[in-house]
Amino acid sequence: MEQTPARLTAKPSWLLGQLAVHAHRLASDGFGGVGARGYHYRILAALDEFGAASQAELGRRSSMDRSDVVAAINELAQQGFVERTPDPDDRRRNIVTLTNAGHRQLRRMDRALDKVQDDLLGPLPAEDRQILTRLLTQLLTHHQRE
Amino acid sequence: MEQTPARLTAKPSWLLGQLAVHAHRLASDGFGGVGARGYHYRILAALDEFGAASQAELGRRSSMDRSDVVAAINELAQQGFVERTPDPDDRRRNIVTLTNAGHRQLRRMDRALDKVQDDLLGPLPAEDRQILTRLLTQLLTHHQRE
DNA sequence: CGGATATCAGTGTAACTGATATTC
DNA sequence: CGAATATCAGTTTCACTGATATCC
Repeated sequence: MEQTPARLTAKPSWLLGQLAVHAHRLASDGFGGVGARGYHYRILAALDEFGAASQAELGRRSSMDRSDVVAAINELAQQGFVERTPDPDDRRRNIVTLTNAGHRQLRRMDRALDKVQDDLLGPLPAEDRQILTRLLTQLLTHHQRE
Repeated sequence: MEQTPARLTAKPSWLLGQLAVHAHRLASDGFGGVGARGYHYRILAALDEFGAASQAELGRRSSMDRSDVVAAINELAQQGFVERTPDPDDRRRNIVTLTNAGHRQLRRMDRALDKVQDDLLGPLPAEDRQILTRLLTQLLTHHQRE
């Protein structure tokens, strides 16, 4: 059962990378249709899922660098999708909140992303989709606890 | 069995992306140790697996853009890992060949990448690794045939 | 002519680094 | 003081686009 050690195309890290490229391309197309990109989605989704937070906390929730959070929130605030107000209890912090317009934008991006899931997992039967999602989740939680 | 539609962390495309980031970080560290990066590995691996080829053909084999192939081969040639000679039968083409030094470099990068596989798939039992590899391969071949 | 090849210049995104000022 | 926060400026890698010259 030992196969020849085929170079590129048999390595999970290669497969993951190439598939991520596909997913990213699909998502970029979808997000681009509503004038946004991945970082914007991550911020909006983290706000919706866990509530208003400081920028540092948002970075931790969405696995983003502090400096990229600043830039993304600049853009989102300019479009009126989030609001940045100083925290009265800790003047180092800004409290970032999701606006109604931001919530609508998130719903648009969610629809785009749902289409990505379908396109990406299209060839797999529902059972395999669950297995794949379970394995990926397992791996990710393991690597994030390090 | 229908779960609540958790936003970010339950979407396969998000999982894929985040895991790819981990894999990329691990690989970059390994490759950086031998003064190289992903594009260099792809070129060297494609040459080793399928033999000498034109730059356009190399791009198709390694899923790289024509212009990125040019840059990567410039760097590899300067380090003496590949040789670029004009094709006498078709003067549009350059034939790119792997040198002995290039083969040694590839072996170094392969060892680094094998370590990445172990780190990445560490928490999974062998059986699950095979399932994951199979599912990812299935998805990728489907999406590359489009 | 159309089509393929190699090259160059430039763009955009994601991820990251280092420095700085402010506040706890 | 150390630690956390927000911000700014810059880099690297990967993926991609458009233009150009050359050759089949």
